[in-house]
Amino acid sequence: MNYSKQRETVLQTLRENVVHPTAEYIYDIMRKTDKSVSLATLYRNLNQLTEAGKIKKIEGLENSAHYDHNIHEHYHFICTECKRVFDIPADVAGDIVKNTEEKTGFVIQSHDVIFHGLCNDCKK
Amino acid sequence: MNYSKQRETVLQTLRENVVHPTAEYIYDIMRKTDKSVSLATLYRNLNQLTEAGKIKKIEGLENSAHYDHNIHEHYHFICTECKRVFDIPADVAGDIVKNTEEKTGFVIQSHDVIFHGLCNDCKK
DNA sequence: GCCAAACTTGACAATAATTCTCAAATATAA
DNA sequence: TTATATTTGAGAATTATTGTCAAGTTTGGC
Repeated sequence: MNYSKQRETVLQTLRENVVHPTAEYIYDIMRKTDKSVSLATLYRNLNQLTEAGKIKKIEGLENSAHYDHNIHEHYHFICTECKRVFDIPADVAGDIVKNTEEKTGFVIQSHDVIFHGLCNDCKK
Repeated sequence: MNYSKQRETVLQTLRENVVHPTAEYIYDIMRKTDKSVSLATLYRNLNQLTEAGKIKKIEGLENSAHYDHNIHEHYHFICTECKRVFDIPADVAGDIVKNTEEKTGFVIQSHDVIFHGLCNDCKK
């Protein structure tokens, strides 16, 4: 993977935005400083960075994928009211991988947990 | 929700197919007995049945959604090799909901767990 | 520094999954 | 058995994402 200014910007945009943005959101931000960046370039870079394990793609939320600069094991919570995405520490799930491997015999390469519900701001 | 023959067929097709089919798969089966059923009707009914809690939509697998007639709490495992979707009992995750609610204060309405890895046939 | 090979880009066409629109058909309740 | 509400089929429309390709950029060896 060669260096590219655009890819650097994608990664930095993700790191600077605590939210878990969609491609569209990142695109809007990138266009502010680079009027000519292309959507294809963005998607290409998001895929490459995901492939390289530098970022994580979060699927299963609404229609479009979200991206996460935090690649440590953790889960996600999406508020059904305000649609914000929150991080959930992985230890809430106990020995989920070990338990599942023992019960099934399958080899687990990765797993994702997504919660839906009301965040503290919206539950009132 | 009024009665409709097509919706009945959607539900029955899902129940008779132990796999976790996509809309496309269900569509192919329905076309065998009803040459004139429309894709829009299928998607409408899948959404209505999901809304009504009679089936469950599984997102986050490949590009298209899968549907599940089993609405009891359970998780899914997708084999990265053969792409089949397996059911995983919910007890592998311990008190995941209680733990998460206690740790965050959020109200959890639902949660999904998706594993990726190799099934017993493919791990050899 | 200069060059060739490999990689990346922007523009935009193409695709895939799903949703929308609307007139015609069907179901329901009185 | 009729009026009202719901559902359908057909196909156009939409949305997110990927593919194509010529032009621009990066890199490692000289």
